Amino acid sequence: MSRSNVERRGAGAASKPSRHATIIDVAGKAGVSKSVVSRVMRGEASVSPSSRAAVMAAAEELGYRANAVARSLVQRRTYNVGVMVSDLHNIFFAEVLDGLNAAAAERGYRTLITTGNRDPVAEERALEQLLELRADGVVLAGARLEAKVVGAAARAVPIALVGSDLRLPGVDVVVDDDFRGAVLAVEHLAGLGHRDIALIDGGQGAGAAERRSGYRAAMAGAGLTPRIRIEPGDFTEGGGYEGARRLLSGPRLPTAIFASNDQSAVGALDAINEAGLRVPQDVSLMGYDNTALAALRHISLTTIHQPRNQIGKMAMKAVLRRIEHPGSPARRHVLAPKLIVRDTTARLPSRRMA
Amino acid sequence: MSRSNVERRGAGAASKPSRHATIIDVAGKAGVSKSVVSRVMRGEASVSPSSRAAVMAAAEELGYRANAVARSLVQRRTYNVGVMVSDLHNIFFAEVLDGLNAAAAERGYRTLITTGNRDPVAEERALEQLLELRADGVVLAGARLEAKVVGAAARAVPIALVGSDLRLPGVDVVVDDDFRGAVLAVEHLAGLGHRDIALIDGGQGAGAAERRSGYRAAMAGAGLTPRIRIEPGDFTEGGGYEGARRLLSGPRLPTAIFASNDQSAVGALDAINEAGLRVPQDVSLMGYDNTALAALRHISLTTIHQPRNQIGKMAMKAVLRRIEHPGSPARRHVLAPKLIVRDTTARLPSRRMA
DNA sequence: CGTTCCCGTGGGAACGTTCCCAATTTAGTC
DNA sequence: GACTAAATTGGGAACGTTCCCACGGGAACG
Repeated sequence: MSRSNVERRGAGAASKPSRHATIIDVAGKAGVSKSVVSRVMRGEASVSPSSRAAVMAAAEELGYRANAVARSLVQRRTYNVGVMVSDLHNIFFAEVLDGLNAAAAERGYRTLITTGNRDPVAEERALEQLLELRADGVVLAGARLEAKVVGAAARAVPIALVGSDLRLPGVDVVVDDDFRGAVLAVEHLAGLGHRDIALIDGGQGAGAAERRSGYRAAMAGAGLTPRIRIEPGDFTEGGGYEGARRLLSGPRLPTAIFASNDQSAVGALDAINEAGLRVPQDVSLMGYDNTALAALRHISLTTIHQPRNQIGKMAMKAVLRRIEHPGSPARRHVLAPKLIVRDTTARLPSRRMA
Repeated sequence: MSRSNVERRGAGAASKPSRHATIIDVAGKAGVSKSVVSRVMRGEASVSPSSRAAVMAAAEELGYRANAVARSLVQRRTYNVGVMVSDLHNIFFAEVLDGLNAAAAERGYRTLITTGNRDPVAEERALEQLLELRADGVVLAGARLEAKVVGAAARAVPIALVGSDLRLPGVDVVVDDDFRGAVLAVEHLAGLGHRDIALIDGGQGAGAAERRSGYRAAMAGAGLTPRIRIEPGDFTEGGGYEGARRLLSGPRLPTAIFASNDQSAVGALDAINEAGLRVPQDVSLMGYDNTALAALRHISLTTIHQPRNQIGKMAMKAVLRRIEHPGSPARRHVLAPKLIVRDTTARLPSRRMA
């Protein structure tokens, strides 16, 4: 609720806003009624060619531009879907946004983005802004918001969650199957003959817990339970670096390292190189997320791809469905990850296979 | 009351939007007039404590949320500044956005983001969306828009440009001094004893032309005009790779390569390694932009830093100034870049100095 | 004890559209 | 030509706020 509008305008005394041309101005100039102008602007058919031409000319001349604020007020719809992105520095969300935009455009909706910079307070304000703007629906990307806040928003408007997971009525959730992704990773490494496969963990990060249990399960499935080794990490380059250093200074060297995300894999890569080992000849390395980083020729990291674009599309479709069919229930949508093999993983040399 | 079929756009038949509570609903429940509710919501002083409490309770209970659409209509201001970002995949703009957001928040404004995905048509739609939403001002970040389009927008609302350069009335421009940045780069390399300093160009990219002429000027200033060598590029990794390959297969090997941005520097790095040369022992390498990529320990690229956050702040301040003082003229703001020395540049070994 | 002033309140008129309905014109039919 | 149907057109009533003005009732004052 915005009861905090007190000192809205800062120091400067607000001055008169420049007046935009209205439908009435155009009507006057074109010599028709406002109704006709409205019809022309909305592309309705039943307008005589001559009126249409006159209106177009007048609008052009006045630089008329429809006022979406007024239109939204009477229609009680904005045809805007709000997207609150927690962190725009994270390219992951940029690709999700592509999917979101594409799916929205396809159905005649527009996307309106707002950001909270990983700060829960700012995120809540950003969400509130979207709600006050009367977005017809909202997608929360990577939100660090309390369930209470999301739940309250869901009572006003259809909500979809991407990159975080809350089970709330009126809230769709779209997630990648991180458990499955971790299984793919371990199976790939085990398939190359590796047995000492260590995990650099993602801590509290989104999806880290699922990846961890996927790792555990796959290790067990390959009969490698005793070799499970989980090193703390935090999804950052520095965390990956430290984690790998600890792994490499231990008694039994892992022959493969699975980092919970690409960022930490790159950190691990440094630690491995510094230890005088080569990737993939001495140690195989995997990341997760298939970010642009992993694709750099210079790094060329084997990783797990999340269908980011599709995640976005799915989230948007979920919201639009509920905008247009208010009764329908929210669901959980799980998408499948994919293994991307590049140059940081290789078959374990047979001499070490014993 | 059921509309036959709105069919505004898209396939789906629009259904009745869920009704949000209004100020009148709250007034009814609290037993006061709408005026009192409005005053409470706006945090005005002259309301009796008892009325205030009643209104707060009623609002809470009804889940009332101010309708910014209606408010904007009567105030004829939205306190929103639109930001059209050409490419959200580019982290550069994410940091500019931080500055933009910070400066806006400081003055009681909010930021509304829209994107065009590097597609001029989509960008124009995105800008149009902001204008129809009656944003009080607009920042265009990295826009690939025609001067005509920007000029037309500038007639409606104050505009600021970041990352592109157009001299138009009513349009502020905030740029990093790319010429100066290139000079810094060349001076750094020349200071390390390098003489064969080649440039991998940025083609049509933003700032590429300035960087190119800065390179030329600095080379001339160091008496190295005959050694000027400019290889085509396009700000991409692949372009940097190809450019470096060509440089390294030429007759006279450069001892230093200045790539027009970090992305292409990383591509060049690969080509250099593939040619069996080491950085920085055999070849020094520089990038431009100081992106996260350059900061990766694994890459640790010497580069030129643009004050991205400050660019954002400055652009927002420029727009806000003109929102609140409609008469004042738009300006050009030039910010100074900074040299960041990391591990890809080194003194030229003396034996090669001859 | 009557004025004056201020405080809290309520109501009406915007704001710029869309939507509906009624009025007017035009075209078509016999 | 008169009459009906269809195509255009215009005007009023929303939409949910804010802003302005007027009104009543104390409190303060002389």
